[in-house]
Amino acid sequence: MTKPKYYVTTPIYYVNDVPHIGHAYTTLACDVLARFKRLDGYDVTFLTGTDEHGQKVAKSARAAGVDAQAFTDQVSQNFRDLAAFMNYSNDDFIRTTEARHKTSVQALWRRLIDAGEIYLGSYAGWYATRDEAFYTDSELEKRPDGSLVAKASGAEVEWVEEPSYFFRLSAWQDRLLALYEANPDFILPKTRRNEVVSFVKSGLQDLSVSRTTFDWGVDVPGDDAHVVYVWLDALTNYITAVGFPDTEGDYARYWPADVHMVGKDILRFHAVYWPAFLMAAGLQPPRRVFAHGWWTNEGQKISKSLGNVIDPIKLVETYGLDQVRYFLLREVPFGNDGDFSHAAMVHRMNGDLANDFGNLAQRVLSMIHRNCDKAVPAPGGFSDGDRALLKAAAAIKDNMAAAIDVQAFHEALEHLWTVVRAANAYVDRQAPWALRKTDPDRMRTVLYVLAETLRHLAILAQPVMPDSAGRMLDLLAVPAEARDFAALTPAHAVQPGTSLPKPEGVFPRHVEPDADGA
RNA sequence: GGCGGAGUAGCUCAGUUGGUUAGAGCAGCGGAAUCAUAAUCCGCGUGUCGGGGGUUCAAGUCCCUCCUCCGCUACCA
Repeated sequence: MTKPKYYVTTPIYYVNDVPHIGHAYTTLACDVLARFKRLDGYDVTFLTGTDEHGQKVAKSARAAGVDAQAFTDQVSQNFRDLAAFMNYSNDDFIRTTEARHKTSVQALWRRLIDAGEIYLGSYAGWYATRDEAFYTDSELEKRPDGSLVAKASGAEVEWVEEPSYFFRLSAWQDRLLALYEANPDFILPKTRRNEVVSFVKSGLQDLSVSRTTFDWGVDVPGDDAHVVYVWLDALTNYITAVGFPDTEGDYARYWPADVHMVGKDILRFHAVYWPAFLMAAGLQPPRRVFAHGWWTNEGQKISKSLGNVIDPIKLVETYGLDQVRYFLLREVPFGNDGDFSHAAMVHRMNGDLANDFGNLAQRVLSMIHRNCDKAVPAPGGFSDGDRALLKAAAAIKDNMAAAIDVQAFHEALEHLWTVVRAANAYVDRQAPWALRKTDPDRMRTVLYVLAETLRHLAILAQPVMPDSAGRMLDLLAVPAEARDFAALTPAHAVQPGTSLPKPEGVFPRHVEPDADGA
């Protein structure tokens, strides 16, 4: 039996940016999808990478006094380092400056040319030489002296016309709407889908897909004066990574992608341009584009000028990796904007992780260690209460999977915690510490039920908190080969007599440093 | 302006195709327990479901209207 496939991507990050919480967040979501699907028996490809072409990059390289390739080699590494630091399990890391990608972009271009979807015309617009950028009417304002300037930069603009290749986007309006219609979940969340539909319904203009004002990019085949428009270049990475232009092999297996995860700022490129490019080239559009929200910092909008950019590395150093991973996906309904605050972070870390989940494991494993010869106890007959808890534990996976399939991470975690709470309540109701004296057999049964429940919880917590869940599985002496979702059956239940290591806390509490600084 | 979304307990949010006394988590109050990372468990909500009107045997859930907030309204990426 061949495994079903699952292909998930992050956007490729523009190397001109310094990695921040937004990058970490997008990739984290993909990592959890990838880990969940792998554990669930899927053949997963998880892709991330960097977008390295364009005017801004060329400019930054010049400013740094190095050539563009050397510059991108350097800054691309920052994103690779972040991925490793955050324990992301990406299978590939693509760079748009790689040969495989240039080949792919040019092949896609030729397909579009051959299909008559690209034509040579001229692009006219208000151009600011100082900013090296075109502006739309709405981005301009008139100065008292009569000059026209860009609102954002104040740079004076002039009307410029340059030759440009155009993609016949206007011809794709109906087919895009048909795509959205036929695939209601193509764009999630729903409110974003509405925005895109409304945008497309309002009419599409042909899209300029080449530039002559700079040369740091992929050359247009047969016309060196042009480089390929950065977005056409960047989006193509998703098929490059699965082998395009070879449409056999990995491409045939993995394409179309199951999810393109994006920030809401780049939804249009992914939900309008990209499927249009693909369909025009005779290729299949992706299955889903999910646009997630933004984070604020202590209620404040994040901006470079405010200096409140959140550095994911600092977060991890302060609170711990899995704690940060958990917080980002639990605190906010995925798709919504969210606020990062120290108080909320500590609240989740101490309340959910240390108190609820961590302490559950600790109290159970300590009792086993002390009262059951440091080994999984042998159960007697199960009571209704025992069966109810085991049944609840066995039901988590399907509930989580349903949530994961629509990228509802907060819900998936809520399903896990429903059972964490039920297990804590069960401990109190059964009071194994009292049974120790009155009915040791019953105590052993209760502790067995709890150990088995913990096994389910830990296995299912792995996608979000791989290290911590792994440590919990170590404490339960669950063998490495029995940690995927296929092991969530009675046949793989904890085995009585299995000796267990000395328990130690998996989720530490955050303790505020002394206010006096003492 | 146009299009779309949201307004439900102090906070963050769930509330299927309209149908028993509107729910969860957190916070708060009271109690229990003491195995555990002073963690846990139990109990406690008279919420005008944004305002008003309407349809219906029945509306948070449909229709109209008003108010407030938010998003989108294209080519820096």
